[in-house]
Amino acid sequence: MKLSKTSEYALRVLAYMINSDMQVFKAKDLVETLNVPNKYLRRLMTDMSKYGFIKSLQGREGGYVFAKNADKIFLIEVIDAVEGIDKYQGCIMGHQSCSEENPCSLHKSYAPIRDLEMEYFRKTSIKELKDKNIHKF
Amino acid sequence: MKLSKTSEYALRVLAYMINSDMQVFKAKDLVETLNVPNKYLRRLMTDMSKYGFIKSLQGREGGYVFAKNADKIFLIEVIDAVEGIDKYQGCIMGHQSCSEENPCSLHKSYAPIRDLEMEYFRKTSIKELKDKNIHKF
DNA sequence: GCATATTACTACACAGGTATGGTATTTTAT
DNA sequence: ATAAAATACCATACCTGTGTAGTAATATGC
Repeated sequence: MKLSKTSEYALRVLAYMINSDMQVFKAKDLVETLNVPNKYLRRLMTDMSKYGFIKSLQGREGGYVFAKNADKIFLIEVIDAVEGIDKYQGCIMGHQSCSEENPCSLHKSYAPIRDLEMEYFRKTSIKELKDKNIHKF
Repeated sequence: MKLSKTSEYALRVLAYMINSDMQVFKAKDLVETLNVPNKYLRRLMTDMSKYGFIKSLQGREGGYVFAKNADKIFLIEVIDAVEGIDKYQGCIMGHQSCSEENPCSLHKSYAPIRDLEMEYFRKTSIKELKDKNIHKF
C-alpha cells in the first residue's frame, strides 16, 4: 500500500484537524503547517468538501471545518474519494479476473495479507488519529 | 501494495517459466502467452538478465533461461530490481522520518501490517509460484 | 456600498511510467 | 551464407499524478 501524495496530504490534513483545538482551519494555516503546495491543497480541500468530510466556509473569517464527526470518517473513504481504492483491491499480478475460484499463482498466499490491510483501512477512523503524544501529522 | 505494471509483467514471466516444462523461452512465445507488449517485454527481459534472474541465449535457437534456481529468487528482489522497493517501505502518510521513536499518527497501528506484507515478499520465492492447478500467470 | 479575506474554478505545465516504432548489430544453428 | 534469435539505441506518444497560475465567486467587517 503506497498511497498517492494526494491521499497522504488528505490524511495529514485530517490528522492535523482532529489533533488541534481550533474549530475553523484556514488554507493558509494548513499550507504552512503541513508543507503542502498551496494551490494543490486548495483543490484537495474543495474535493474533500464535495465528498462530505469537511465543509467550507467562504468569505472573510471563513475556512474549513469537519462536516461530520471524525469517528464517522474512515481512512478507506478518504483514500477512495481522493484517489480511488479499486487498484489496491485488484490482483497483485495484474489479472483482470482473479478470485478464489480462478486464482493467480500468488492469490492463495497473498489474499489474506491484502484482506487484513483492507480491513484496517475500512475500520480505522480519523478520530483514532487523535493522540496528544504525537506532533507529526 | 499496488505494483507497477513492469513488476506485474516480471512476476508473470517468471511464474510462467517456473510452471512450464520448457527450458528455453523465446520472447515471441512470452509476448503471445502473457499479453505483454512486444518491445516492452524485450526491454524487461534484458533488464532481468542484467539483474541475474535469467540468462539470455543469443542466436538461432536462443531465448531465455533461469540464471539460477528459482527457489533462490525472491519476490522482493524482482520488485526491487524493476521498480524499486523503497517506496513501499516508507511512511504511509509520507513523512520523511517516521519510526518507533518519532512516529506519525498511523505508525503504531499500521506498521505491523506493513511489516507482515514485506516479510511475505522477502520470504516468498519464484519456485513457490509453481502450482499445477493454476493456469494463469 | 466597498474593501478585504477567503474559497472555487479552469487551464496549463512538468515528470515518470507505460507503450510503440524503427534501424542496425551481434550471435549461433543449419 | 542464410535464417532466427536477442541486443542496443533512439525517438516519440500517451496517461496520470503532481504542481502552478490567473481569474471568478462569496461572505464579512467597516
